[in-house]
Formats: sequence, structure tokens, C-alpha cells
Amino acid sequence: MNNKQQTGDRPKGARRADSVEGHQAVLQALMTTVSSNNQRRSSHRAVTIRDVAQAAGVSVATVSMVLNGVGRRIPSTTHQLVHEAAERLGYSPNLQARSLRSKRTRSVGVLVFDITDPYCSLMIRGVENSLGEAGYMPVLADLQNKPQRLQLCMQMLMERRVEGLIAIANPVHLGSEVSIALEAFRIPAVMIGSESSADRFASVVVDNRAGMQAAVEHLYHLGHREIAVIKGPRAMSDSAPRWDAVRECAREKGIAIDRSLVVQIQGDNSSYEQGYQLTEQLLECGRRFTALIAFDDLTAFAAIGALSRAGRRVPEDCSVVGFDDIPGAAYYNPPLTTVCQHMEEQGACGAEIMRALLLARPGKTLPARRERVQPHLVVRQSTGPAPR
Amino acid sequence: MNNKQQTGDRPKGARRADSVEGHQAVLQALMTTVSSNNQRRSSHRAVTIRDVAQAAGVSVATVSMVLNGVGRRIPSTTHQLVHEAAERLGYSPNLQARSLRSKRTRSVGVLVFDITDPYCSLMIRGVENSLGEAGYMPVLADLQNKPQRLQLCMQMLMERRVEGLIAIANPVHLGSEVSIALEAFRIPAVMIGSESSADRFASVVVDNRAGMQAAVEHLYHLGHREIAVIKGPRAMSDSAPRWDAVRECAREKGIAIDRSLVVQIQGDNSSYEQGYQLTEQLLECGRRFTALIAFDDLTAFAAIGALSRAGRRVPEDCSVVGFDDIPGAAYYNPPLTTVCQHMEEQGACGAEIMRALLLARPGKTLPARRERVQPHLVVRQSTGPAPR
DNA sequence: TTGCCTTGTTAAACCGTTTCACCTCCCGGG
DNA sequence: CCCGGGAGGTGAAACGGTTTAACAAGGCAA
Repeated sequence: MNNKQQTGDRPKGARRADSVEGHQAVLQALMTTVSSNNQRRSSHRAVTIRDVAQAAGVSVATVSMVLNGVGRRIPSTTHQLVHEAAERLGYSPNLQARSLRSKRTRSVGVLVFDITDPYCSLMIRGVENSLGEAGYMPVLADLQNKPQRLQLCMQMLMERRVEGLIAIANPVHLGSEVSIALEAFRIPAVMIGSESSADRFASVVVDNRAGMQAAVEHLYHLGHREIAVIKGPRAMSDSAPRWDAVRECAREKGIAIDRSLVVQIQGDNSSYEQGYQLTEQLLECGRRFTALIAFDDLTAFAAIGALSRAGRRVPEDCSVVGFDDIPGAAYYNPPLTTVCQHMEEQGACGAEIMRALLLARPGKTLPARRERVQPHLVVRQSTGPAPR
Repeated sequence: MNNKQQTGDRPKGARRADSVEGHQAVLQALMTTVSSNNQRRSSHRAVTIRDVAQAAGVSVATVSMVLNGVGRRIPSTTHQLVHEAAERLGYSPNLQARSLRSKRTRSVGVLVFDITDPYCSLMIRGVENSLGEAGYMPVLADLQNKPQRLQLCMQMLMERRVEGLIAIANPVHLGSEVSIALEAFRIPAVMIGSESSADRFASVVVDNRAGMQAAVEHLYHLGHREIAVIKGPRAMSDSAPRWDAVRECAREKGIAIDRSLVVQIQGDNSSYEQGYQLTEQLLECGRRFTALIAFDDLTAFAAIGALSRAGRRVPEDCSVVGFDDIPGAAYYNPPLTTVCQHMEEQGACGAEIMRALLLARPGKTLPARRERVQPHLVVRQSTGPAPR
């Protein structure tokens, strides 16, 4: 039945090897589903709990209790009777009816600022799996990078009666807006990736300090002393902590970061074009630098693009390090050295917290849990020894 | 109310400019939502259609008719009365109750093979928007690239009582498995990106022939006559048509493609590592080539990576062209020339077909519509004139 | 024997909608 | 004056579950 878990435990490397018999198994499983469902179809009406009750020779109440394992203890004879009947008829309970009465939808909203952003989609993957284990379904709401859609999305989620909300909303103003919206709908919430204004909510954020420290130390050990920095846009909540961390770590190492080598992306999201132009600007300003720290991977890509265009080789002439470790980072030319912030784990962590919140719900509000996940540096080929 | 449409009509370039007043507007909208919702909360019980009926001084039946705009025409006085009451109380209909009674969930399943794949997420974006316009909600099911999950996902979708299914399942065996699963659950279905075995289902596929033709002609005009090809894995349904197209177009142009310059990815999905190794293999085989056509963008990335590593400059020494135009293609180093297959439009197109199917449902089965979208070549900087 | 507790099971209420049959005016035609 | 019929509206029956109060049947102590 629960083959998700089974495959989840299997080591990743084994996936391809058993794809043939895997395929067979899938087909077989499908066949049984098909046949059981054809039975159902012949009656032309979905099989209900009443049908099961009749087939098992008990009342609907008994069936409900057996199938949900609640209420008084049911003797194993009855238990088996019911299960057999349900199996035979291919019974599948009607979720809307169930949640109409029980007021539990077993679904939680997942609000993301852009589903096409690999940062988000990996988070979703993590959330999805952790939530699934607990029998909850994610209901996805995609802001499509348009803050105006927030209203629409929240409304949709509330109509769907989600029991909780996991928000992946890094732009800083989105964070506060989500807070406001949540204020209205009293449901447990977890914010992922946004430190600010999340006072009342549980949150999981990456340890930007640790991440940038690793990056700076890596460059330091490679001999880099002249480092340029592209700061993230003011609107992103990670921008400030990352820059602060870089500055402090540099100071600790005794590196002086030249003011003219620090530029900042404007606007409300990380943008390739701007990163590109800012890098050109850095090159033109005349101040030499042998390494560049970018706000995130996309910015790093832009920097590498601009450097290459200008005839500077990466990493021979200039090293570049990013932040996030999106899948594309490993495939870049050259493969990008970056700070991996374990998006999938972050998502899973957020879902864990949500599960706890949902369990403890009647027992009033827990203190808002704040998880800080540790990133780690992934050294690839965009960094190398400082030239000369 | 419908501010999605409003913002959707706004040209994209204007997005950043008005982000400030946009922010204000969002906050204000949220505030009204908050206040209306606080009212509801004070009664400690969600406001139901009965509350609205009482407040408006009419029966629940009337309220239902007014709010859904079905049944008899309602005079505008009553109409207004009801709407005002609903607004005042912050009424939001209970979707599970609604669909329990009406047997219409207004949701369609969207089955994707990997949500973290940009190919999929862009499709989802398209589906999402088109479906949203029609008042339908997508319910996402993510195979996570594990065929074993199909059973689980289909079951979940059926439990949710989706009214239709849009499947983005390019791996060829997934296509047939989805077909089997659909056979059981008699709901309208649309397959995106899979030509094979979709006889009975509506489908939308890219015109691989036209795409590859554009690629070959582009290279031909740049003077390339010695072209290498990395074929896609046998398991992907796009592999064969793309390779056939390349071969035919080459023949038409009078280009002979050397057999030793054609390699194929093995396994069940496009893989960076393999693309990398295959490219190295091409370089080692000694046969000269000035251009390379890759099965998809990821393979193209791998090829560029391997070429660069081997000291071949792209495009000066060797041109590379991909297929898909995932967002990363524009950011690559160098930016990738590739065949754009308009994923978002494909998703939207699939959703359009689904909308039609859902409307025509009582009127028996339509002939399975098969849409073929036209791709177009995006010339960036990974292609250039043939050397010497 | 009576009364009370325990155990297994059930009938009925309920969840919030939609939908259908029916009701009541009111008006115009015969 | 009667009647047909449309316009506007309503009450109540579903929909398919869950939950709860009540009941039937024993067992056991008084």
C-alpha cells in the first residue's frame, strides 16, 4: 500500500537500476486499481459508506469508526468484516463529505512567490514529502512574483479551508503582508526564508552568517584579498544579513573591502540583467579584484557572464561564489562554487513544524518556533587560487 | 474584486515601476479582508449561507441562486440585497459543501513528472492561469521522477474528485501508464508533451520537426557542415521525432551527418553527466565537428561544459544549440541558442482544451483534439559562424 | 431480583450547499 | 368571473460522510 515510503528509503543511486521491474510493478498495481474501479463504475454511482455497511452487514456508524479507528474499540471480527467489504467494493471515502462534517480538510496551504523559481520548487518538494507522511495534502498558491495576487491567493486558500499555511515569501514586504493576512485567518502558520516581522509566527531561515562566513573563508584560503560584492536588493530579506556577514567576516580576516567594489541590485527581485551590468561597472571602475561574492546564484551567473564577456577567465582571473545552490549551479559553465542552503530540507523542516502545530492546536498557541538551518559551502570550479 | 485580470493586462515592463503604490493597494485590500473576517471570527462560527439569508431577509435558496447566477433570473433589488448582506458578513461559501452537493469540484488534476524541472514548472504556470480564468483550481500531483508514485498520485487525485486531468508526462512509458490509469477513472484528460499512445486522449505537443528544422537551417546558414548530434534517451517520447527531423533536414540541405558524430543518452531521463561524457567521447573520436545539436537545454549545457573544459571555445570553435528554452538558457555562459517551445503557452493550450472538454461533458465524447504548437528558434550567443 | 456498569452497535442529527417541486401573487384574455 | 401562466420566491430533500446520545445485552455486586 504505502509504496512511497518504500521507495523513499531506497538509495538514490538505485533508481535507474530497477526501473524495468519497477515499471512492471507499476503496471500491475495499476491493473488492480483499474479492475476494482470498473466494479465501481458498473453500478454507475460511486460506492458510498452505506454500500460498505450493507455489504458488511453493519451500520454506517460502525464502518466509519472502523475505517477511522476512532470511537469505542471495535472487536477484530467486525473490523475484518468491514475492511473486507470496503476492499471488495473498492470503497474510497468522499473527502469533501468527510471534511464537511469533521471540519478537518487535512490540507495545508503552501504559498510561494514563484513556482518557476528553483528556490521555491525545491522547497515545495520538501514540504510535499514531509506533509504527505503525515497524511496532509499541500494546496499550492503561486504568487507568480506579483504581490497583487496575494489577496487572490489567500482568498483561495481560505475558501479551500486549509488548516495551516506555509509561506515561502522572501521579498520582505511580502513577509509583512502575509503576516497581516494571517492575522485575519486564525490558522497556524510557518514562514520559510523570511526573518523579519515574523515575530508571532514559527519560521525557518538559513543561517546567512554561517553561509557567508564559509564563503569568505574559502576565498581567503585561496589567497584572495581583493573581493568585490554584489549585494542583494533591499527588498529581499536575506540581503542585509548576508552583506553584514560578509563585512564582518572580512574584517575578522583582516580584509578591507573597498567601497567601490560593493554594488547593490535595485528593485524587488534578483535580476540577471542588473547583475550583469553591475559587474561591468565593477570592471570599469578600475579597482582590481580577484574574487566576487554574489547575493545568489542567479547573480553569480550574471557576474560570470559579464566577466567572460570582458575576457576575464573564471576562476583563473577572478573567482565567483554564489548562494543557494539551485540545481543549475552544478551545471553552469564553469560549475558554480556556492553556499548550499538545503532548500528541500528547509521545506521539510517547515512542514515538520506545521505538523506539530496542527497536533497541538486545541492546546492553545505554542511559542513560535524559529529554526535556523545550517548551510554548507559546495566548492566547484568557479573559484580557484588568487592570480599572481 | 477580480484584480488578477487587471494586473494581467498590464504590460510586463511596468511591473517594477508601480511596485510602490501596488504595495499600498495590496495592504489596503488586505485590511478590508481582515476586518470583514474579524467580524466573522467574533461569532466564532464561520458565516454560512443561512446567516446571509437571514441578514438579507430571504431564503437560502434565493441566496444560492443569486450568488451562483444560476436558475431563474433574480430582480436586481433582491440581487443587491443579497450581495450587500454577503459582503457585510464576509461570507465565503464552503467549497466542500458546495461540491458535495453539486458533484462539481471545480478542480482539475495536474500530473507532472517533476515539479523541480523548469520544463514542468513553466507548463504549470500556463495551466494555472488558463484554468484560473475559468474558475477552476489545479490540484498538483508530482511524480518526483519516480514512476512508482503514479499509483499514489492517481489515487490522491481521484480522492480529491478532480473533474479532469492534465498530464505532463514525457517519459514514454509514463504516457502509457497514465493512459491505463485514466482508463479506469472516466474523466476527460489532456496529455501534454507526449505523442505516443495518446490515441484516445486530447494532447498538445510541440512540433519537433519544425523546431529542429529551424536549428539545422540556422547552423547551415552560419556555414556549418560538420554537425554532431546528441540524441535524447529512448525513454523520452521527444527523442525519436527530434532525431528524425535533424536527419531529414540535414539530408535536404545536403549535409551528411557522420555516424560517429551521433551519440545517444541512455536511461530514462536527460542527464547532465551523460551529456558531458558523450561530448568528451565525441571530441576523442577524432572526427571534426563545428557544431553540435543537443536533445535539450540541459544536454546542451553539458556539451558546452565539456567543450569548454577541453579548451574549445563556444561559439568560436564550436556552436551548440539546445531545445526547450528553459529560463536558465538565457543566463548560461554563453547564453544558449535554443528552440523555444513555449512551455507556458503549451500549458495554457492544454488547459483550454480541458475547459472545452469540461463544458461539453454531458454531450458525450468529442473527437480527441491534438494540438501541435509551433516552436521558434531563439538565437543567442552559443552559435556563431563556422570556423575557417 | 434489581440496579448499575461495560461493551458493541445503532439511529439520528448534523455539516453547508444545491436543486427541485411547489406555492403565491398578479395580470391579461376569454 | 374564471382560468392560465409567468414571475418571484420558498421549504425541504438530498449529498456522503462523522459524531453522539441512546439502546441492547451481558456480567456482576448487592
